[in-house]
This record gives sequence, structure tokens and C-alpha cells, in this order.
Amino acid sequence: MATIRDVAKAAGVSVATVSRVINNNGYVHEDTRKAVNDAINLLHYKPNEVARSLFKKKSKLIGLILPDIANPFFPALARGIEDYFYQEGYHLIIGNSDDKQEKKNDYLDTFLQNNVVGLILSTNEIDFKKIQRSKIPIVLLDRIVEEFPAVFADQTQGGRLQAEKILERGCKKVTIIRGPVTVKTVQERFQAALEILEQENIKINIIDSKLSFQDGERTAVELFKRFPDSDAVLACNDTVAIAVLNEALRQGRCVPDDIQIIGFDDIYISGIVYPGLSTIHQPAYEMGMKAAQILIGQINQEPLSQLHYKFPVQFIERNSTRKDVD
Amino acid sequence: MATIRDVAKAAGVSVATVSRVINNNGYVHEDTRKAVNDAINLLHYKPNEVARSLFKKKSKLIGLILPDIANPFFPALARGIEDYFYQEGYHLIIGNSDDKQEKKNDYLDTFLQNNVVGLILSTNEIDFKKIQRSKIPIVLLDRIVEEFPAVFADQTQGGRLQAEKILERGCKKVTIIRGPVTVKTVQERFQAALEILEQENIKINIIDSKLSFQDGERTAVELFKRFPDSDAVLACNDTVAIAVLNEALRQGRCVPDDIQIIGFDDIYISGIVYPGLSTIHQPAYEMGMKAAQILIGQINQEPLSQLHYKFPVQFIERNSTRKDVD
DNA sequence: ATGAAAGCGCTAACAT
DNA sequence: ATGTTAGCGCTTTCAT
Repeated sequence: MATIRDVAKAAGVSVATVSRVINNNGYVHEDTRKAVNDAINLLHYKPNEVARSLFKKKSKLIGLILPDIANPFFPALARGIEDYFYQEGYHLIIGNSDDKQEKKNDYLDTFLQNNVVGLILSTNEIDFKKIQRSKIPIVLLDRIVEEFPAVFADQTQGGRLQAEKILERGCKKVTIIRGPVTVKTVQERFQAALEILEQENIKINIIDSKLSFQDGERTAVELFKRFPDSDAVLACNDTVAIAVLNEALRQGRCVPDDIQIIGFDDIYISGIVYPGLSTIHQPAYEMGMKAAQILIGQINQEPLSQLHYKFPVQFIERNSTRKDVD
Repeated sequence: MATIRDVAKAAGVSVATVSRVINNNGYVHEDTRKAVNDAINLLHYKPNEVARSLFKKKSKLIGLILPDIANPFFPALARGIEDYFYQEGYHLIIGNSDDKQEKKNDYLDTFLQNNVVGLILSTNEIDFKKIQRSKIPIVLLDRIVEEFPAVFADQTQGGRLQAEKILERGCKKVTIIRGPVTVKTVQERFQAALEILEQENIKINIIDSKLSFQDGERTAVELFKRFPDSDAVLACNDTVAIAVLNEALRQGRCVPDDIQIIGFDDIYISGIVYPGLSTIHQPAYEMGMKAAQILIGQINQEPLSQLHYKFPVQFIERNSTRKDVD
């Protein structure tokens, strides 16, 4: 790889001049600029980002921690982030935390050791003190911690929509699947749905589940055993909703005629399963983009017009609810 | 952030000694080692990886280029790669190419500029000359180019399995969906399936599709219009297979009684849709792990026992084919 | 408008 | 067994 010295030599100037040209600052005569650019092209010179980073103590790298990229909600987020950064010349180092404290800390250390210039975290209970000490800008994504910039979808609105739409469709025996209490967003949507349902004179059952499809299957079986007369299910997310959908079909129940189901997230799969899953759409790709955008703003020391960006959610009606209501 | 000099000062030794301790090479007295380690702990010292990288011209970073992380086949690969690297102390910079030449080249440049120590590529037609010039180890994943190490699944076996299983189940009018000619793996599975089918006295139709769900939907509609009497469909991948599955159901066809469908990939979704999709399992997670493992071997200059690692595939029977055959 | 030189934090000779 | 020092490739004062 050619270095700045090679270019300087080839162009017959000093390294300082080359640096001025590639960074486009300081005075440099048009003729020398041309000579330098010619040398750069001739040698296929690309500045060594590591040397830059060492000197400036800032790289073009961003650290991203997700719970699990293989979990279908996250790829869309990651893609949004990556697309924005690509266009801004930043790049992503990615880590899967599996919600393990040790992995989160490991990644945090690695990121800091590599001079990342910003952090996007889609994971809970990280060592915020270390982050604050490091002064590195951070944006939380799909998570909320009061004092940090965050991008998330309107969980309360989402939970309400689940409840309202299911009430509009005449359900009287609604089972809500409550996700893990440790995930704040998931609890918010649950609380909001519950609150709406409790205002009506209907039967409400509650059952717990983790967010995975596997646990969703277990939950689904238990659900139909404990609450066989449910005429509606509000699920904590789409993977669990789809597990319930399948179990219902397996038991010979008709969806949506016997039982209606509403999920949450609107992951890619939800539009693909048959019957299509009615759900609450979270604009994951856009949220990822926004998080990246805010982070860049922070990096560039631009003032933050608001700390928390709440994205609207939307009810997407497919075929697990009864369209023919009104 | 504390530097090696801070540690040296705190421990009352030179930076060289600290370097010896943290890199665990050269002679260092037990007592001084202890003093250094105490200082390290006291100051929460972590070596600056950028400075290391600049000196050694090797980082702990690996570049990964995928077509699109949001495409359901790739997260499992990425997860396998990441898990292996995490355990080895390497980290991933990730890029989505969208099969665009410009993006691939951009990422390649970025990776080289950041001293990545290895490359995993799951994308075609990259600038191999530049890679060879850079001397950076590379492993291709789910792609094959003769002269490079590669990890992939046995496409021929997969295509044959599709064909054999569909024949065993008594199908006489088989439509094969052929994926993009540009993707070699996809062509191989197609050719292999076709070859088997042609040995039998059955009706074979061929239709083209891209690999996305959206194009799968288009293809599905066309398929039932052009070849309404198909009693089986062999799809180029699972997303397309699921699109066909849905369209069949939508048209009131019974799966698997009227029409049987076999996909390819065994993505997460395929076990979740209803009816479950019978498909050819590619061990994506394991392939990702293997690619990472081979790359580390290359980085460590270990001899490569074979250039190409072909993973066996497996027929996963769910409910889009007729189990009750034998 | 351009160059010389220091230094970012680290490692690896080389010296002792 | 430990210290001194040059230098990785770059940017940025400070001179001129």
C-alpha cells in the first residue's frame, strides 16, 4: 500500500502538502494540487484510516450492539443504520449481546479500544458509567433510558391500537400475552393494551411468554389449554403471534372466524405467513436510519433538538382479524 | 483513557516492560509483573488497538460483505461468523453490497484502509485483483470462485434431493422455479434437480424468478396461470417457495394434496409458516462458523487442508409435501 | 503557499 | 530482566 510519503515523493512535495490536499484544508496552489492528485491516482493511494484515527483519536467506526441479529426484528434496524452510515462514510462494527452482561462489556471495551466515534445500543442494562466516562456519543434504539438520546416506536399507542382494533372487531374474551418484564418497550405495549381492555366489560386473561418462536409455541399450547374459550389473542410480538396462529390452525380453529390474533412489530415474516398476520407496524428500517442520523449529529456536535424520538406505529390489517367490521 | 505510559509510570517501570506484560512475551520478573498488573487494574488500562494496529499493520478486525443482512438467509450466516470471531477476539465490520459493484469496492477500500486482517465475502464479482494485491486472507461464503477458499453447501445434492423427494411422492407435473443465472449456487441446485427429473417420464415446466419474496409473489401468480396443472413446485429458495405456498392457498388449492412444494435454504421462517414448508436445509450458522474458523487459520498462516468446504444438505420434511409415502 | 518536525500509543529491536 | 529508542502513517503547529 502506498503511503503519504510515496505520494509526496512522486509529486515532488512534502507530506504536509499532500495532507492538505486530501483533507482539503490550508492553502495549496492549484498546480501543486493537481500534481498531488495525479500522484494519488497514479499510486492508487488511499489514506490509512488507522494512522488517522491514532492521531485524531477519532475513527470513522461506529459500534452497534444488538441482542441477536438472527432474531427477525433486528436485521431491518441494522440495515437502516448501515444504509445511513454508508452514505456518510461511517462504518459499523457489530456485536450480538444475547443480553449477556459479559458480552456487552466486552464489546464496549473493544469499541472504545478501536476509537469508535459513536455507539448505537439496542440492548438493556449496559455499563452506562463507562460510556459516559468515555464521552462517546450514544443513541439508544428500541430501548429507553431517560438521560440518553433514544429512538423508539410509540409502544403505548401500539398497545392501545391492539386493544381498540380487537374491541372494534367484537371480541369478548381476550387473552393478552405479556412479554418479559425486563424489556421495557414490551411492558409498555402490554400495559397500554390492558388499560384499554379493562374499560370494557369483557373477559381478560393474561399469560406470559418470552419473545422467541420456540417459547411462543410453548405459550400457545398452554394458552389454548388454560383459556380455550378465548376469541382473541394480543401477542407481545410477531414471532409469538405466529406461533399462536399455527397452534390455532393445528387445533382446527378457524382464524379469524373462531379466534382473532394481533401481533406486534410487523416483521418481514408477518406479511408472508398464511393467513397474513394483522399486527402493529414499527418502522424498524426508518428507526435505524434515524438513530444513525442522530448519532452523526451528536458526533458533529450539533445541538439535539429533542432527546427522544418517538415513531408512530400503525395497525396493519391482514387476515388474522376480521376486516369486515364496518 | 490511560495509556501505556501512565501504566509504566504508575508501576515504576518502562513502557517496554508494560508491553511485555500485556503481550506476555519476553522476560519479566514475577514481582514487576505483579506491579504492572496492579497498575493496569488500578488505571483500568486497556491497550489502544488502533496504535497496535498501526504498528503491526494488522488489526483484530474482519471485513464482511453480504448482499443484504435484511434478507432472511444471511442473518444466520452472520451470526455464525460473529460467534466464532467473538470467541477468538476478532470483530466484524459489516457491509451490505446489494450486489452493487460500487458498494463492494467502497467496502473493500474501507476494509483495507482500516487494516482488516481478513475478509469474508458472500457476494459475487468482487475486485479479486485488489484483494490479491493486498495479500489479505479471504474466505468466500455461499459463493465459489475456483482459486479461493470457500465454504458452501452441497447445491447439487440439494437439487437432487428436491427432485428425488418430489418423485418419490408421486408427482407427475413438476414446475421448477429457476433463480437468477448470476448466482452460481442457485444455478447448480436448479441443474441438479432438472437432471434428475429429466430421467423420468414426467412433465417438466420451468419458470424464472428472483430470490425475493416480492418477485416470488409475481412468479407464483404467473406460475399458476401458465402451468395450472402443476402437481409440484421446486423453488429456488424458501422465500419464493413461501410465496408460491400462499398463492396456492389463496387460489383454494390444497397443500400438499393438490400441489406439493419444496423450498431451499431452510430459513427460520420455513418452520414457522403454516403449513410448514418442506425444504432443503443448508446449515447456515455452521457454515458461518466454519468460514470464520478457516479465515482465522489463514490469518495464523496455518496450512489449509482443503480449499473448498462443502457442507451436506438435508431434506427437511414438513407439511408442504406428503409424508405418508412409504 | 509550502516544508520541517513533533507526536498520537504502541511494539520490537537493541543495549545494558 | 529491564530500559531506550525508532518508527508505524498520519495531521498539525510553527517556521519560512
